[in-house]
Amino acid sequence: MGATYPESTYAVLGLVDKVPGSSGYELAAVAGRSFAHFWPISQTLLYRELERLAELGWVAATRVEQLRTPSKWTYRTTAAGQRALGEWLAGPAPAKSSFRSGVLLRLFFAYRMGPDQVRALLADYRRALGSQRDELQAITDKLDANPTPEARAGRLAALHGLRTAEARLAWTEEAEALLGDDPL
Amino acid sequence: MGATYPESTYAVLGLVDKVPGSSGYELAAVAGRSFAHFWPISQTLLYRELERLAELGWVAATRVEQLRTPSKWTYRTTAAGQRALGEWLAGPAPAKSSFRSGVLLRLFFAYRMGPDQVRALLADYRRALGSQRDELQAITDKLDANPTPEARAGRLAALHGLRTAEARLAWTEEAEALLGDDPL
DNA sequence: GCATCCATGTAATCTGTTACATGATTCC
DNA sequence: GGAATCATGTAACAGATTACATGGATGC
Repeated sequence: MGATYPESTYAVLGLVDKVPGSSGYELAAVAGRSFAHFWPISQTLLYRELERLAELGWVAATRVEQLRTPSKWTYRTTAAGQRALGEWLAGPAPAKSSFRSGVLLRLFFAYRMGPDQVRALLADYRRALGSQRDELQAITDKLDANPTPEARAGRLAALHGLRTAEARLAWTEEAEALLGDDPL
Repeated sequence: MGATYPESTYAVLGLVDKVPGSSGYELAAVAGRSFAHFWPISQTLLYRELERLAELGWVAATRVEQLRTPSKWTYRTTAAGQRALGEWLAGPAPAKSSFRSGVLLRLFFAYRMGPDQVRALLADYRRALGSQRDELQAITDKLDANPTPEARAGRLAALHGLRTAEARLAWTEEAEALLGDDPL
């Protein structure tokens, strides 16, 4: 059996496959705009995974000299890399999705806060959710125009985030209604 | 200014405050049923945080001998601990909630899967969401009966998860409708 | 002159996990 | 006899992050 790698390895592999011929720097930008919403990775990690993928022979690196910007490495998936990606996709998805929210954690202990504090917490959360929704709405709209399979897959994922944000925004109103002006 | 500790430290501190006089083992069980939904921690980590809290003087540990079960340590928050908890709650919540989903990550690369594979992925996800919803519904219902501030705070947090799960379930149907029988 | 973009990395550290060890007791 | 519950931990390490370093080019 081959060794098993973290999911982030495949995240980067898939990204190289989706946006071939990009540099690490460009991939980091794309990752930040796309799957960061459900699989955030830091720039450092992305570079480390690219190194690993190159060592595995799953991606091929090509040096590109540029005139007015620094030279860069660009990457494409190899045949072996595409095979590895396919096997990973065919394998079982770890149903475990992890979610950690500082807001909810504090809300769980809200009986130790004043009513005004709780409302401030909810208001901040609503603001954050609002801009998240707007961002995802923009992404969905943009991908709407693009009929490629790649774009349609991305759009589905964005829609998931959009629906989640919408539901949570509705929840903030529900929560405020339940709270009224009283302490918990 | 004092050192700063991970959020999990305060999660455990708050839990001791909410369920005073409990053992580590009992706290782990409560954590698993309650805030694990938005702040999962392993048993090992919980024990480590209890140790830290005791060293900080934020909780007091008392040994309790038992007849038919092993002796245990029980914990309660000290005055200093309650102060620390209050300060943490008054401080800003890191709007950053982290979400990582293996399902979404795969879906993002779904253009490399067959239509049947995508549908299987969605079906698995829906099943997981369904039992998550049922679990959260049960928690909400149970806390409904309890009029204490502690229970009301917990119920709000559970409701957040419930609404999220419901929205995502609806999304799976939306996604299936969008897919139809065609590949992406 | 200063910030920002491009581009790649190193070093140090943290947070958290899994797997395992121990041992009495109770339930089937 | 075997599994589950109560109860607390150790050891090993994986996965990821933050902060920092470097340096040319471009835009204001």
